[in-house]
Amino acid sequence: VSEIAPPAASLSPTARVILGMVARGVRSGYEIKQLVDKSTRHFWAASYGQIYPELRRLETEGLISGRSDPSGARAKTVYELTPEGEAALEAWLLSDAGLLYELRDEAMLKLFFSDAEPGTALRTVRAMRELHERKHEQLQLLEAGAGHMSTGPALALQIGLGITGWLIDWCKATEERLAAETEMQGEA
Amino acid sequence: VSEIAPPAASLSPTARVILGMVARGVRSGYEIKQLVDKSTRHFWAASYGQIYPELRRLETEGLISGRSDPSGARAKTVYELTPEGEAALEAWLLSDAGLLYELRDEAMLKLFFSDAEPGTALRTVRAMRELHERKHEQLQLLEAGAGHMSTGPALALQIGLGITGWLIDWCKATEERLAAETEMQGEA
DNA sequence: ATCCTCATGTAACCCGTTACATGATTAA
DNA sequence: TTAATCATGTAACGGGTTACATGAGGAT
Repeated sequence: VSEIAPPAASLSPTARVILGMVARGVRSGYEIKQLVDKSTRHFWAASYGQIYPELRRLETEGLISGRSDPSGARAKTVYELTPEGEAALEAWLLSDAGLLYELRDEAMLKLFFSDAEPGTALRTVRAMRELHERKHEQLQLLEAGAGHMSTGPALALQIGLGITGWLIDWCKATEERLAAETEMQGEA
Repeated sequence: VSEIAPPAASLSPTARVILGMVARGVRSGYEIKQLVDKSTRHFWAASYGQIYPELRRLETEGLISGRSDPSGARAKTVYELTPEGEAALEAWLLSDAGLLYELRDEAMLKLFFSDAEPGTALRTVRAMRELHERKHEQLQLLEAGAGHMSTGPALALQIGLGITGWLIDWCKATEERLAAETEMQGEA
């Protein structure tokens, strides 16, 4: 690589996953996508439409370097961190800049407006429980599937299990309460 | 209004908040933004750049109707739901289509990769706790500030308090564990 | 006078998903 | 031979934020 792009300012959102994954030895775009879908999807997603262009950008900026590693006639490019890439990853991990946190939860929004339409609250809480039960099961599979797990992924998984677990419990309790209230009104 | 736009398919994400808010009697773009920031921000945000254009679109589609209501020379447009708008809101509330759920949590991502850099896990968990403690406090203020609260908003608030509360507890426990482990390694 | 809040709006970006296109390899 | 998986990529679109512009009204 002879052309190196500007200062690189700070890492774009997707660059953060990619650098981290490459550092862990996940080497191709395809593999990164697999791993993301399996392990970080529930709190940090990424699509091919982001991954491949970003790999290019990171190489242009000199943070990763790729080389061709075909299987027969099937092309594959594998990447590794350059020293600059390692430094950038380290800088991000050590920085105490505000941590991005974004949630968009349609179930909660429906719940918020549920007064407008009788029955909506109860139905929404049920749907919400089912959604998080599915999520919870997937995380449990992940936990069971992976034999030993390094600390980082284990911590992230714990949080996922904890949150979904809490939500499921809350939904159950709330369903009972709402169902009871509905009956009361039926009697009155 | 004489021109009504196409079928309207289904409501855009931002349209969902707007219809809900207008139904609750929140009437101008400015007011909607205020209310969103105060009450739904932590699970569903909206910016002026979305709100004003969307109000136009919804009026074009015949779901809301606005009229001018200036204070002196200061312009203001207030909206209310049309019958079609009420129907659209109701349809959304009653629909059991998959509920969108999106989370992007940089703290969890850092945690996931924290093995690469010693000390990162502990520092990240601390930062995470502080973030959710702030969030928790804001929600408590909201709870205290609002006298009576209708069911919907109360339920959403409970979830917010519950989740942040759970996360804070988890962070505290994990901080202790990680700190203990760090000391152990210092001794070994 | 000055500053904050009320009030509306837009243009330039950023980020991201979806859907598609392409083709090799492997398993049924 | 057919389908699934491996592997890379892009174009079109959707949705959203930020920053800016504008100006009236009320409070200090």
